[in-house]
Amino acid sequence: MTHFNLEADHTGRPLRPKVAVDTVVLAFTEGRLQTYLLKIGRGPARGKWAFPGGLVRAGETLDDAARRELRAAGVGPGIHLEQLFTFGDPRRDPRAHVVSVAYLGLLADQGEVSPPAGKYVDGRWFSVAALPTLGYDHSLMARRAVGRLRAKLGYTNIACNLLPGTFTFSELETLYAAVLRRRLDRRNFRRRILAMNILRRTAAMRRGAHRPACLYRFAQRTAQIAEIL
Amino acid sequence: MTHFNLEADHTGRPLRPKVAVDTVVLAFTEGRLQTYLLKIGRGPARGKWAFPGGLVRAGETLDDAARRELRAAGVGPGIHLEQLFTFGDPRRDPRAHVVSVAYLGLLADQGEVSPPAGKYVDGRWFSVAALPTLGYDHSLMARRAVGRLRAKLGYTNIACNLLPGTFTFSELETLYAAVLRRRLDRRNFRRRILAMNILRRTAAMRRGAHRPACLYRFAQRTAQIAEIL
DNA sequence: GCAGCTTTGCGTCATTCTGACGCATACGTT
DNA sequence: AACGTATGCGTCAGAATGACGCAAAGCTGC
Repeated sequence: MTHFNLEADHTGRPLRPKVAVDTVVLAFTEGRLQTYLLKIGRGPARGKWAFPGGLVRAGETLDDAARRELRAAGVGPGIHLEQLFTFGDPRRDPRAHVVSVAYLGLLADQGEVSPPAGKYVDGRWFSVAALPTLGYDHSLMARRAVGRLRAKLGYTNIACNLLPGTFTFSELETLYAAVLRRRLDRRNFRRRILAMNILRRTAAMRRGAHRPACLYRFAQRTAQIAEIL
Repeated sequence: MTHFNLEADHTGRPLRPKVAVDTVVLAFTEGRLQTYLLKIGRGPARGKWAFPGGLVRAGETLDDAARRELRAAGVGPGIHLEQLFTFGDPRRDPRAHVVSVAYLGLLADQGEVSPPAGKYVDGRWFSVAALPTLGYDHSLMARRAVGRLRAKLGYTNIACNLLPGTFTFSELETLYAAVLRRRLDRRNFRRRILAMNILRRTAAMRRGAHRPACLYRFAQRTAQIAEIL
């Protein structure tokens, strides 16, 4: 077993593990799945990028802690949060044993993010296809977040958290294709999604360079499992 | 917001949340899904039943902590563990703010469990269909554990962790029917499972009161996703 | 030994789902 | 007015699914 530093209390006894939360914030813009990262200003991972997060306070819910840290990082309150996985390797942070509860955060509107306050040097969006070097074990978190999103696209209405109130079928298809990393047949995709019965057609149309497209909205914005089981 | 007690350090400042693990141990015996519970001997939940678990130590992995607590509860090392969900409501334990990482534990052989040591008064198997009153938020854990198992039966080889090395199709079907809580057509079930290609037929047969049945084993005992996606 | 019962394991058939693709429509553009 | 492109509907063959028939193989009772 490798040696690693652990904080100790005043009697020299190692401290119990601490609890933190970290949120993988995802949004869909410019046809790509993107994630919001903060540049770490201090500590051993200084200069690397990391997801917004921090220690959980006494008496605080995990969800509340995640939202508090997101607010501090400039991420708006409209984000959809869902627990992802808990990372507990004592060596994941060389300074101390920190157990981190990772969250998946989905943002419908990238505009909800403002420059970060206090402890962060810089905040930027990156395409998940080309992430910079991440601090701690955050690349594991990123992988798991995208995997979870990919899996849930197939049988839930989770995509509603990445799209504005109304959208065209093309936009929805672009989102699915980007996350699933494969081309989709326009006609079959439409049929499959309609069969899930999670969309409602609105009267409005989107006008652009070509034939206008019907605008749709999700029947429910709350979590919903499509059809069977 | 309700008031609740929190431990404090010698300066009166509330302590950071502690980290614990709890494992929902499931096994399939006598045609029913059963879970192993321990009677709580002390504290506010005294007399109620709870899943084996306890605080994570400094420098210890979450998985290691879960296995250590299981060993203390008399559960054998052959158990399959997988992380389930992390419960962080500060009021889930009235004594202190304890964040608990819940695990799903699957046992192929109920015989691997021996009477618990030390801090536990009693240990017993219960049918998940008729659980006693559980302490803390452990009924939430139980529900989530069964839900996870149910979902993963459909697209993974997770059932291998609840069955002995070889088994008949009837035994497998009984397991599926019990967990999914619905009757299955014998012939269609066989076809569907065979299509998943997660089983291998052995030369041996099981002889009983009627026509002998072919014995099967899982192609892999490690986690495996069946076919597509 | 043999009829009868139960479990096992294979096969059929109609329906539904899926993947691949044709094509008319409705815009803006030239 | 002709053209190009995105949109939205439909078709068709093959795969997957649900319902169910039935013979084979053993044990049990007579």
